Amino acid sequence: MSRWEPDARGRLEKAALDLYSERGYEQTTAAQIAERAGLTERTFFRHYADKREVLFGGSQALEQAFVDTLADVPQVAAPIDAMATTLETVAAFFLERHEHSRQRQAVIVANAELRERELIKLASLSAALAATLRRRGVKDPAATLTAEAGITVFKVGFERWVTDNGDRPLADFLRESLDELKVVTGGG
Amino acid sequence: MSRWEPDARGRLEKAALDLYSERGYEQTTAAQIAERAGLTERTFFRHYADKREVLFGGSQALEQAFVDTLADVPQVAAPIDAMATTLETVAAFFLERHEHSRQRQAVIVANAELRERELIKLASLSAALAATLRRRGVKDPAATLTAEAGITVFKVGFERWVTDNGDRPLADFLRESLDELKVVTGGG
DNA sequence: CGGTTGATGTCAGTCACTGACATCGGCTCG
DNA sequence: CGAGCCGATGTCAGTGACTGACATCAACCG
Repeated sequence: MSRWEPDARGRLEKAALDLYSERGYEQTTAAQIAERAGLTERTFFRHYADKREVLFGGSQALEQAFVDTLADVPQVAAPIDAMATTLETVAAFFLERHEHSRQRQAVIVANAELRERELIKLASLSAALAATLRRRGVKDPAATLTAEAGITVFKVGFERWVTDNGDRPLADFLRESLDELKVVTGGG
Repeated sequence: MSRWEPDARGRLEKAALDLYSERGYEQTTAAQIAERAGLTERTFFRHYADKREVLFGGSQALEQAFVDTLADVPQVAAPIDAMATTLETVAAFFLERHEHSRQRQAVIVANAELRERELIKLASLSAALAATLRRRGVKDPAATLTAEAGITVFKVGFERWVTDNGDRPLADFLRESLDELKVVTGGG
């Protein structure tokens, strides 16, 4: 048996989400999160760079999933179609997570600092996708714009999925959003 | 003659931009900015909600310019064309500001917190544009997606303009970015 | 068995930010 | 003209996010 309870990060993330939900992000101190997780404030900040980051523990894995998926799409696909396939595939990531996503998103939209953090995570994701597209031979600004378009579709589709009742899968909303984006841009 | 030097906000914004450029955002304290502006730290925080906001004093005016312009575009235009016109018009806002924009953007891209703040300003802008489109009768998700597409074009075009030598106007870069976005989305 | 390691605790310190209260030149009103 | 209000600023004390330095100690390794 180890010296400490296992999965300190998991406990911190759960404690943080619960406290942020219960009393709000601003009204929660790092010390309170740590205490509920059975740790100290100092240890909290060893696991997470700041109070916001504890809600984004999975974003690195999500980015990796996006990049790996996009890198594996056959080269024959046009960039936007590769993005579409990527979105479709990564949507599976959220199949069993509607309730958790809803709770987490409610916390995030309620606080400006958390929204900022979410936006920069999406920007990081976009940059990673653009880099992957460039590795696939797509030139700029097409690579950047395709990646940004993909993230826009993800953002809009995700928001609609998370506010829905959870009956329809995320992939549906992403497909609809991409189709609608194609309509509004009118094509060239 | 008034009791204090006029234009406290202007002095704070200049002092902040200069200090952030000279020694970096993190290495600059609010007290130092205030001191260089001939004020106290407390007064700094009366003018700006936090250390980041001092770099975004003009964002409210920019958002207003975007919204007013978009609202005035003739109804006959398709949403994406109304956005194109809006971008073209608002670009004039930056005609004499290339050097200032360059310095400011250099500071922002060098720091994650400042990038976060910039992203949420753009998100706010996008939301305002979407609301304006809805007022023009555009339904969702078309309104949201058109606004997001417009902001993406602005972001990409602006970044290319700001890293350019300043010979070509922003409007050129925005036009090119929008055209390219139409190409990559392929239209529907 | 002794040394190393890694996750944690303890403690002191800096700085962003806030609330409460004081100051004082300019302006309004009588 | 004088009293009093007003608005921008100053002063001061306090909270909480975050950091660096150092201590602890069970597990692990040779």
